[in-house]
Amino acid sequence: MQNWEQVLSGSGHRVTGSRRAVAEVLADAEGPLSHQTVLERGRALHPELGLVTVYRTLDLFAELGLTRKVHREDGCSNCMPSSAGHHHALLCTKCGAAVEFPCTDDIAELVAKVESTTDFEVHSHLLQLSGVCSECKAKVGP
Amino acid sequence: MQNWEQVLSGSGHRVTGSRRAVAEVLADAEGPLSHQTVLERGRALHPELGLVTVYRTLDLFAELGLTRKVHREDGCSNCMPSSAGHHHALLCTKCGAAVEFPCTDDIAELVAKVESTTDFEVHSHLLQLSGVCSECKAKVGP
DNA sequence: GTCGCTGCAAACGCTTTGCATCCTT
DNA sequence: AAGGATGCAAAGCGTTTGCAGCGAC
Repeated sequence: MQNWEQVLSGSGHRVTGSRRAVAEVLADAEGPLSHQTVLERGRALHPELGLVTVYRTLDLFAELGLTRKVHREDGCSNCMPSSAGHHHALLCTKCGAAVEFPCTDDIAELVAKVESTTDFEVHSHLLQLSGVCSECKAKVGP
Repeated sequence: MQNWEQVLSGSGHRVTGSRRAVAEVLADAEGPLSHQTVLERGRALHPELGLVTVYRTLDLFAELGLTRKVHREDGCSNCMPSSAGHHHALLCTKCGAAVEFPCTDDIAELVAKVESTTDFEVHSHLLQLSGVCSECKAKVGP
């Protein structure tokens, strides 16, 4: 996410104030952000930012692999910055925090089993875990 | 899905023509269905069926565990009938077919690893596989 | 100077709500 | 008879599109 400017210009797109604002908001995000939240935070950095541009910029970033889309109960189209490699998201249901974890061999094993059982050829998988983070676990105590 | 009438009346709800139509459409579904598709097919069985009722009925069925919600690229709120036990969905990207497969120990292992790595307490997981089913694989060949 | 990018406003589509009526219980 | 269920119409939201002006290259 720190080399987004190179990714953008390298793929023939322009580096603008709006995109810089969105990129910074995402870089500082502690979890998945809705378009509306990106807009509100982005306006602190670039007051003339519009919601339409947030949609277009987030689409573009996702297309370039700079962000990852996250599904939540309350909506399908939240975004979080993505790091290299194949990762999955783990969300805290209490505070909304999200972390990534790398894809493990366990998934590969499961996919192999399912392929032999169903005769499908599996191309991709969507995995998300939900739970309570360490901080929220502590808060619940006596 | 065949005992939906008992589940409904057992939980204090009524068995009506609209709900029967929706239930039959779901029972015959070869894959995940959108609300609109449920409406169209349901009207063949119960012509006065309305879209609003489809929404309410699908919500109710999901609440009672009779159906499972499925996430797809083109939308978040499709439904398919659900069977007993913890299952996940496998979707064919060519023909839209969907099958279920049971949750395996591989997931439990992965969850254990992630919990020790992140210090989260994982409560639930969302897993969906996408690929090509055996029939569509055959079609592609020479 | 060119052409992509932006923001506003309007259009759009999906989902929910209000309400009078119907029908299961 | 009572109250949940239904369907229509309208409201409500989030998302996309059209267009004229602006700004990166």
